[in-house]
Amino acid sequence: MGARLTSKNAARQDFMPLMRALVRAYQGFAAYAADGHRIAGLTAPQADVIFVLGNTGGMTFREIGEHTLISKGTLTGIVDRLEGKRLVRRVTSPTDQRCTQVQLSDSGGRLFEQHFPRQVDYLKQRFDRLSKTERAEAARLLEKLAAAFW
Amino acid sequence: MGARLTSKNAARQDFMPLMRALVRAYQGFAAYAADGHRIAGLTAPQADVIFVLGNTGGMTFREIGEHTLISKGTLTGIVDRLEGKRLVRRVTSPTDQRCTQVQLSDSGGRLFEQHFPRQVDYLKQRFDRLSKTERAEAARLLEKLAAAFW
DNA sequence: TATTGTTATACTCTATAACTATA
DNA sequence: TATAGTTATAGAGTATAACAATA
Repeated sequence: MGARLTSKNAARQDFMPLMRALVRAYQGFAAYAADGHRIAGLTAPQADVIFVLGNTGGMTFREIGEHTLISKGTLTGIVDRLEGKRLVRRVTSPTDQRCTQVQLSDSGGRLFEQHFPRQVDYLKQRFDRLSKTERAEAARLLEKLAAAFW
Repeated sequence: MGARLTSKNAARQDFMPLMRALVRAYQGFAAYAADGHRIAGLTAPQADVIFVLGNTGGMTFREIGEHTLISKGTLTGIVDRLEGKRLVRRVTSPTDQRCTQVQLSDSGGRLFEQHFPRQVDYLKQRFDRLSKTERAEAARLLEKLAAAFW
């Protein structure tokens, strides 16, 4: 009976090694990525915004929010700080005056073109510790897991 | 030449689907877990501390920091707020007066015993969308990935 | 009326470093 | 001198909700 209870509890918590591994992998990744972005003077949310704006003509707050999962109130502050660094600008949409397009400035565009490829190489070093097959399998399983939390 | 550059760039960014999947899975998990903890009035870092203290006689700040990766300055504030809610207490170590043991209070112990099993079941629902085999494989790959970021 | 973005409020966490008290 | 924890500082992000301008 003690044994049965123990084995039932073990089964109940069967997912915990995966949960712990997910947290460890993400925290390691996030800290490493943040170190890379710090060189460019960006926080992670700021880098996310610059990243989604790259190679676009600009996006509204609503669109940026959809891509980054950052809420509109928070986004106002992040864009304020990016605008303070002259990396983006706000442009009111001519067709709908309620909408504000956020666009990369010239220096924001240069940052995107120079910093992000370096960041990609920097990240690649670590992700490449997994083989191509392992990366594909991990991506597939994580997509399935992500879908479970929708 | 265009094609070669393209394929080289494609290979250079080969890890990005995995990176995106990692971020999506973690963010989904973190938001879902935070919703569960909110019912108990806990933030994620606060829940982490309660969790590591559970089933122990207490831990010093240093030990808690090692288990949670929270720095000592930050931990002071988190423990302050948990103490304000009467979930933990500080006890100076009798053998080394520099050290403070953080212990679950009675109500902290009850919260640990009542909330955490519920949280485990609540999380399990989602993680169980992956089969046992998939969970094991995902955990293995994520551990390997986590090790790459050490 | 509904939508877009801003503002206000209040809090939590973070990093960094100086500080204290003990050892 | 080294260690444990606190305090100070300054910022950044979060949630929530009320708000103004526009559609």
